[in-house]
Amino acid sequence: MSQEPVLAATTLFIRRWGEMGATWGISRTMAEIHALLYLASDPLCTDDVMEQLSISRGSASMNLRALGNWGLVQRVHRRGDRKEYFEAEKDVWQMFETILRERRRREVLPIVETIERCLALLSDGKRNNDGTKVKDLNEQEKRFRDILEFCDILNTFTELMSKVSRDEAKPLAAALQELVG
Amino acid sequence: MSQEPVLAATTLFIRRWGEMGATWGISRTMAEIHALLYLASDPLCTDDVMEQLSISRGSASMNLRALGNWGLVQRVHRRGDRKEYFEAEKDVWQMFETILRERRRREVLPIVETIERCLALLSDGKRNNDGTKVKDLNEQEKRFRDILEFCDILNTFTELMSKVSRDEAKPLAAALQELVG
DNA sequence: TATCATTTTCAATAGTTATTGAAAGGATTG
DNA sequence: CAATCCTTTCAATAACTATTGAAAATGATA
Repeated sequence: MSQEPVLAATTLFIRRWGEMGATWGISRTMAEIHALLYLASDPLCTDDVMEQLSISRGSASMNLRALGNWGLVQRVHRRGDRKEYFEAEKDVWQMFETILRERRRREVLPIVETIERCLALLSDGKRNNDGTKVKDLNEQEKRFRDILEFCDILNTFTELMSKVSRDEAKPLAAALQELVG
Repeated sequence: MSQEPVLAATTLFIRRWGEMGATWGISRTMAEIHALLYLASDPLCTDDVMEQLSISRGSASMNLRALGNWGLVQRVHRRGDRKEYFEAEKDVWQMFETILRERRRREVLPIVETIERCLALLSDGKRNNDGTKVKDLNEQEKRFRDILEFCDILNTFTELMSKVSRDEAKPLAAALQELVG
């Protein structure tokens, strides 16, 4: 270990990143592969991944593909080599922007769409209403609109993140903290 | 349905919120209970929850407790009633702050701690190094520090969110969008 | 203290998701 | 075009997570 601190640190980080991935919607193995590629100095091939994480070929293949779909890992071809190599996005700011954007698409937009349908239902209900339940309708409408409003703010922040590069982000964060803290 | 738009909308929202919860680390049932309580005009008791979501007593009990641990649901006692009632946080801004804070505690802090251990390993490695691998050590150190830096910015934003109330947030978001967009 | 209402626990089970490994599919080479 | 090298697929299975329901614990009431 003391001869191989890079290896020791790599192992430690991969394990923890995998555990954390599991608490997101990402499977442990997928997160481990991501960590491995993030730390690797050079692109790795499927066999490297299989060997270093002790996983099957099938699992490596499927998880590498999923990471590609997330936009977190890219395929790399090497001249004179049939193998495909894989390389992770190394810019952390870019990486988190990708994750945020993807999660918004998968997790926020469906909610927004559903709430809009709910609001339409309530609005129908108001139109042909006997009059006894207007208060209920309005109360519930407010609860839906509150979530919608929050989703809007989330979107603004995601946009903001896309537009601010990492170098700008640190001073911006500091400035904001100053402003409100 | 057309007589009960509130019910129809409730059902729709609960289902979707549950599905989304599943893509977070939250179980579908836990998210459904949360949605049910969020939309309810008054606190509900365990039997209400069981009945409305068709789940067992055990499941209701355990998930209500978990929601309590998250700080998203509170127990309410009613005078002259032995039953316990449950009420969800209704302020969406507060609700998301709670979620964000809890997720940071569970998902960001362990990473920070691990990276600090990794950096310590690398620093040991540098001290008694033969000299051949300094470049590797430095490269990897940068990758760890990049993540750490991002975690810091995340923390700043969480803090920011705590300090900004919902009413302030909308104009702030608008201002930021103006500024950068 | 006994009784009754309610909540919690937990072992068994059901349900879900991840992984494997072998076979099929593609692509490149000689 | 056959051989080789590599990737993908997918049915079987392993691993994990959630749910149930009945029994135990809690705690209020009389």
